[in-house]
Amino acid sequence: MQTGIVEEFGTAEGGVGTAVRHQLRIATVNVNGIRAAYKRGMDSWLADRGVDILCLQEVRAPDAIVRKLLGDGWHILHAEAEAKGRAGVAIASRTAPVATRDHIGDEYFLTSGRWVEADFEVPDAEGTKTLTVVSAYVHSGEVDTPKQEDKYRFLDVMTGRLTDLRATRDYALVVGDLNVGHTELDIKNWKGNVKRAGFLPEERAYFDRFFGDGIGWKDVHRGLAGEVPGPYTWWSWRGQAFDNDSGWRIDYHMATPELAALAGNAVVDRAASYDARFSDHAPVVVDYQF
Amino acid sequence: MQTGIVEEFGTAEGGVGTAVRHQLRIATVNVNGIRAAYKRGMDSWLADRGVDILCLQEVRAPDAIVRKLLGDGWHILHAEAEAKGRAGVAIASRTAPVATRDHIGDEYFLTSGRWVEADFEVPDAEGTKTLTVVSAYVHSGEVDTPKQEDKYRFLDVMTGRLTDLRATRDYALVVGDLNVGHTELDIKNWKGNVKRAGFLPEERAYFDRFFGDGIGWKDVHRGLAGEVPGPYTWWSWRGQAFDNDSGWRIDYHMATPELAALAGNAVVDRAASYDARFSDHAPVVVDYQF
DNA sequence: CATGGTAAG
DNA sequence: CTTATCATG
Repeated sequence: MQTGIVEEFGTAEGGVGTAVRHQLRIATVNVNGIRAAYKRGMDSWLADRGVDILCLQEVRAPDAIVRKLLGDGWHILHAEAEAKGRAGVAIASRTAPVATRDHIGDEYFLTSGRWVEADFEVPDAEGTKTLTVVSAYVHSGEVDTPKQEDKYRFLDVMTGRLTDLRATRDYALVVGDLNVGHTELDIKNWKGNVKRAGFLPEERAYFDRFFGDGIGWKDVHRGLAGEVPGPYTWWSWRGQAFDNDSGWRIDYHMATPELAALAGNAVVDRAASYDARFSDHAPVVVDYQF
Repeated sequence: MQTGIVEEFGTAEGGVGTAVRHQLRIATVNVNGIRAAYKRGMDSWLADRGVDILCLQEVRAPDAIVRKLLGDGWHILHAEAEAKGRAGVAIASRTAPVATRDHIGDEYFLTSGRWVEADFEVPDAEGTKTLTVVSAYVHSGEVDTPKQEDKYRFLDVMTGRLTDLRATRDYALVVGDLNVGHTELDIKNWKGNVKRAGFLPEERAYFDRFFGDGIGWKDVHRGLAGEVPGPYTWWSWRGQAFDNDSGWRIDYHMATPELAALAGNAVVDRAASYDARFSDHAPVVVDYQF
């Protein structure tokens, strides 16, 4: 939590008072192995960036190693996958969450290391409110394999959870590597990928529903950036994909409309200013002003 | 084959003639993965060293890759292990062998990638003779595991082959990573290793027999260096073993007495003069003058 | 083209 | 501590 920004506001009584406004800087990043990311300089990125809530995907390390690498000063919620060295999501926050949950759905995704939720108290005009933050890692998928079945199964469960969260909270945020590009603006070479996992019509239809009137979530970065290509958040390690910015926008901030209205300063940290690219994904950082 | 060295000698007829003496420089090196070794500068070592017959162990790469890395100008005999990325021995020679064999024993070691033989023609007072060169890779072993059983089984088969070679050839040479230190001179910290694979009494007894009167082979480097500690040929990657020269002499040139008599200039290329250590083993290079 | 776990050394 | 393979991304 950053030092509050003091500003004047009109009170309900019609007088003039002073209130502390709180800004939360929330970052999501698929680190593709937190050990490798730290070797490549993730620590200096994190030290510079002033993040309040850090959501990680593909942690791919035991809990003890994650705590050692992040160091003191973080409350860490970490859902490891049962399979060692695979998946794993976490939420590291500078203030303690008031409640946490570590999976969605039934037994099938119980130990998949793909979903964690943390509830935080945030200030509100009426006092305080609950902000639920989710770090999510949707399956990569692969056409005509069981991996794609698992991906749809997870997206189904996720649909249910998004519906529930939307119905029960004003402030909820689902961030992470969702492994689907929603529109043609979200993939550099979309025509070449219409038959590939990550841009299949059936996958994109889920996101139409997530962001449609029925479920009613908002794509925060798209809302702030406007209808322009990108900004991409993942580039293959192969060839010159990164240098050519031949990427995919598959890492999202999905917010309830009430929360999306508080968002600003959305940035993909494409590592130009840092020593090195520390993952094949770049962090997506957004400030929320309460 | 290096350019012959011209020297005078007395002929059988009592006259004085001129003959070309041939020197063969034979090197053995456990490369611990030829791809990794080339990344670390094995190519410049090889280009500098003037080797005529290069015997490799732990090649750990498919045949096509070995041929590409060594480049043109070599006749390559390569026994891959059935298990990909494991073991693998080779003999690369500047002149073509006249016969080759790629295993010893029965089916059990047929595809283990641990033994190759190549026959070369070398000049002799009487005309030409056959020189058999073997590149051997004995199991590392591990006490109280099936690996140690395999090691003894291989040493048994090797005993038989050494006996046969000794009986049928004047010139035979077995080089390679034999994974046993013969005497207390062959391991820096021998006292700490008497119960460890590589210096077990039962293993050392095989080498007593190999180099004893019965089978009658000669330890070429020990013969030339004398009864002094080392020179070691392998150092653990861990800690400062290499810098402290805390090593093992487990890479040998084993020659028939007739061949050992022609040996000189035995050197362990401990990489001081090269850019880097390209394996955990150093090459052992010996010149044989026919 | 990279990750980590694994077996092997 | 390093090797290569493997499944995964």
